[in-house]
Amino acid sequence: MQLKSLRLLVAVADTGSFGAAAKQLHTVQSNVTTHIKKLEEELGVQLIHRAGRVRPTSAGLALVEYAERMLSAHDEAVSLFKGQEKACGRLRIGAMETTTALRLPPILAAYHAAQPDVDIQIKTGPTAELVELLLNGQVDCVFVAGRLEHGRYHSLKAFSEQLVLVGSAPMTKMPSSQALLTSAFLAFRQGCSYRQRIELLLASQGVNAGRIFEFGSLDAMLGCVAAGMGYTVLPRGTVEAHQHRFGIHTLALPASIANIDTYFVAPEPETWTPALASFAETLRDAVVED
Amino acid sequence: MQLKSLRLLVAVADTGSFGAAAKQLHTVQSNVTTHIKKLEEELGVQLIHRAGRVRPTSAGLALVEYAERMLSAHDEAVSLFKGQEKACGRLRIGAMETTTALRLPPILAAYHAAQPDVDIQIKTGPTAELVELLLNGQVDCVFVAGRLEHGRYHSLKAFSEQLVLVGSAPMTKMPSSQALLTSAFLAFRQGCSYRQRIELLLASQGVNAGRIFEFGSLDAMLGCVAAGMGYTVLPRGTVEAHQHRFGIHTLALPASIANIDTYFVAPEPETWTPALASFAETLRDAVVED
DNA sequence: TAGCTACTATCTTGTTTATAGATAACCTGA
DNA sequence: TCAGGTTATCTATAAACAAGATAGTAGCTA
Repeated sequence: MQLKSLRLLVAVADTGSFGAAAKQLHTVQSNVTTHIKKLEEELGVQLIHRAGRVRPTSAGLALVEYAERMLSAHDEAVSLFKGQEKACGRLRIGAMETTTALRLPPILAAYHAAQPDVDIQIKTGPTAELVELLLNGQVDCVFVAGRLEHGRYHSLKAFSEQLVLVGSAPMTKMPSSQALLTSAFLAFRQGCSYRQRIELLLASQGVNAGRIFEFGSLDAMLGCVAAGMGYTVLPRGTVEAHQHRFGIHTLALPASIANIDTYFVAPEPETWTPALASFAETLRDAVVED
Repeated sequence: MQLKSLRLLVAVADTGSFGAAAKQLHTVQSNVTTHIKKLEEELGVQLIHRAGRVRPTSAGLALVEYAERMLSAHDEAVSLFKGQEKACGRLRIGAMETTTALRLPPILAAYHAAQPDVDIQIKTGPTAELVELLLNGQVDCVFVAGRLEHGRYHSLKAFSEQLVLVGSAPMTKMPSSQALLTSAFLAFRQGCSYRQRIELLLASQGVNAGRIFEFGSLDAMLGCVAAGMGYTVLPRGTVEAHQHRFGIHTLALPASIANIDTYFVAPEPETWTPALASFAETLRDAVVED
């Protein structure tokens, strides 16, 4: 059973004539006859009344209903890839908490305005988990800290972040080793790339692997920092966006520790759906503007 | 885009290998490559990651979802016709009020027991309307009074009815012409074949076209007869089934007027769905038993 | 009933497409 | 670097397809 034959069947049922169906689908009448006949042989049932008015038999009518389901699914699938200008379908994005909170909203807004027919799904997690999701094909693209060196993946520098030390009291210089040792450090759960920077920072101050508490959400973490529970390290922009809600203070860090780039990573562009290609374009535009 | 290609795509996504997909669908690996490649060219997108593990790209995954919808619709459609023993789908039956009330219930019960997966739809109406429905393909088969002479239709004598005169008082002989003239006759709406018999009966008594009231339902009609509103003509079996609920009485009519056959009429058997073929068989069995 | 019209079925031709097998190229892991 | 497994390419044969020409059929009208 071929989709072509089903489309002819539907056309015959619609137009009530083999010739009209042929014209509608840009072929000739003899081919319509052949296709319908083949369908009938395949199913062992007469599908079209020929004598008198040409119209579907009950069997034909039943098949037409299924044919319409199949053809509409087919057309929708084709429009996924060949839709002119308007992408549709689904876009699954993986991103870090901090990126989701600070950087993504304006980009998603612009994208949704451009492609209202795309369903957007966001999964948040630390870099290592996101890379795993991408490799398993559970998301279409990710925003992670650092370029993914694995070949056959496309990386684009999306955002440059500057990490700052965050604490509950105003700071003018780096806390002493003693202060760092007695305070806790708050970080995202295992796999977060910022957490490596915390450990780097501690090492640079001659303090090794202090107490590190793991958190799942940004708000909880900042709330605990504000309450004096300890320090954390976050992008400056993220902290500034939340500073009015929490009593927190920041201190710049040395460039070697502070500078960290967020990359947009996805498989090769040849594998992109129009929805993803359009998103990459929106992202590129947004990045250039900065 | 061919269903065959989509089935191969799904198999590749499932098995994670071109060779395994080929084996699963009884073909060779080179054909799988060709089909997938053709799909990719058609849509302008890479659907399968080949390097390393073979797995669908995001575009491939999206297409697989649509492919599964199309294939399940296809398989369901095929099972409509090729389902072994178990018919499925829908059966639309047209029948007269009296047939529906008296004759159909046991047959439908037997049929439903044999084919539980078939949705049964009943439309009731007078013979002329039912024939119209059948000719328009709005029902799959009908029970009507009289054989349909139109060629290319299959008629089977289903039930023999004996019409009786129904009134509110006991009758031992035909009411006088005078009595008939002053009483009303109650019948189904235009198109009912029993109504022709009423007119035939009146003519045989030298009374032409008396007052005839039209009714839409059997209950309403019998209720009005019981209330003394007038006479009607109905199959003996139908009246007997309702006699305990209404105070009504019957009188046999001459054979030329009384005997009327109900036929099962459907298009030619070659056009039947398995659901309809199975119903015809159930009906034949039930008729033979009588 | 004959003749006209509009329709579908069949046949034929050249072209395209599908299939299976053989072989080459490739990637991965040891 | 090699072995094992996997995909891509090529080829010959077979099958399927599309279009046109023609024959057959039903329904209508005079």
